[in-house]
Amino acid sequence: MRSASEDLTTRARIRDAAVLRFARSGFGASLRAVAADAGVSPALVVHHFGSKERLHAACDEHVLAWIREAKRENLAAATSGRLVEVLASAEAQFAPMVGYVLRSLQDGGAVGRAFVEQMIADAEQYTAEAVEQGLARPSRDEKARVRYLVLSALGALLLSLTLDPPSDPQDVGAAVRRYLDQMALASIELYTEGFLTTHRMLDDYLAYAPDPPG
Amino acid sequence: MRSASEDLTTRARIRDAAVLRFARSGFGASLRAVAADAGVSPALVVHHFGSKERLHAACDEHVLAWIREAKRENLAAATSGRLVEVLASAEAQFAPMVGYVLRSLQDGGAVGRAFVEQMIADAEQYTAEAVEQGLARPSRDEKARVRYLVLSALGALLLSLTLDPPSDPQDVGAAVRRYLDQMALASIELYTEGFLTTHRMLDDYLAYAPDPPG
DNA sequence: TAGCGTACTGAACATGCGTTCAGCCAGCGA
DNA sequence: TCGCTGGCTGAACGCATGTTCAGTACGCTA
Repeated sequence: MRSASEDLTTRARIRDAAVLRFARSGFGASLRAVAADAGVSPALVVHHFGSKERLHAACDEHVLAWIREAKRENLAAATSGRLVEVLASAEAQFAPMVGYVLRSLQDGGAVGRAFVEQMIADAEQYTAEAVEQGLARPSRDEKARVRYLVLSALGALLLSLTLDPPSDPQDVGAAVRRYLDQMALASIELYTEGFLTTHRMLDDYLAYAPDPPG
Repeated sequence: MRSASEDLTTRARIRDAAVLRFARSGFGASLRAVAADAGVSPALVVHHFGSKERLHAACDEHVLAWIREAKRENLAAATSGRLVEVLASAEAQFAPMVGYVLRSLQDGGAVGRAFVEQMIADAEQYTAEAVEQGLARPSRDEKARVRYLVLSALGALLLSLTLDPPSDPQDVGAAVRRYLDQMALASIELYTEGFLTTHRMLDDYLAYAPDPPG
């Protein structure tokens, strides 16, 4: 799984070109553009994949497989926040994958949905362990908290990159790392010290809506 | 400014129809769809606006003007988190506006960018006041924290709605309110109690990267 | 009433898209 | 050498899009 080298099936070369093109230009990119990137006629890509929709599905599947692989290799470091960091600092060849995932998050595609569900499932486990070890505070609704934390982290990253995209869509990795640098202090501060000084808002909410873990 | 009633300029009717259509279907919606919604020929919309791009710009301008108006009317309640709440709970006629803003955030349009910049600017003021009054903890880098908080709140909302869109794109308002209900406890908990139990990660970061407000 | 400008339309045009299809050409077994 | 299979292409089709244009209908001013 090391390199996207040149001695691949034509089908695989087209698929890789499509992942790259979709990552750079979004899923509105034309079949003709993908074909040109792969050095191939438009007719050939539908010969191999049947339709643009099925090409998209094949890319989704490929990227999901890659994610599963990458996560297995990085199980140790992959806490909720650090997984993104690992992805971002991966070799440059993996940047297209990160870009692809972000695009899929942006338009609600299958990869995006599966990606956050996986992240949430993992994060549930990590935070449960952290709570057991006394590193994290327990929550009144663990599942809701994990979901909130993951959606916040991912959503903030996605929104930041959307509003202020990297001039060269090539290195999403660099942009992600820059974002993490900017946000590190604020997020760590919030996670260790909180934001408010009093418990009043929390108490008010608990009095108003008594049964969280419904 | 009360109602989108029927006795408006045709130009205004087309503009309103376009805002609605763009909010529901995204900016990829066709001129013909907008024209049909407005009960008008496609040729007339370009007669009034010149091109689709200029129609988009006119919608942006209109929505931005509405935002400024709405904020002036709700200055008191408009803290970072509560502004979204105010927007969401506004009259049903305002839901298209909310949907439009979300669409613009989703594709990095001018309205989206302006919207978060306004929110950040306002939040800076509110949190400064809150810190002065002893309600919020001071931060080692106030501007970065505000930016992080706003991007997190907005990004989580946007991501949630993107991955799990309301079946009827009509009521974005209801979906936003549902989201806020789900996330309220977790966010208040995090804001008042934090997540970690020790200061170690924060101390480590401060030792590693000493000069935050650069 | 005549003239004129403005709102408005139907039909058409150019373009780019996804997709189809007849056929080319290299490789290979008989 | 023949014939055939499969990767591959160029040209075309049908369609939807944004945009143009000639022309119609209506309301105003003279």
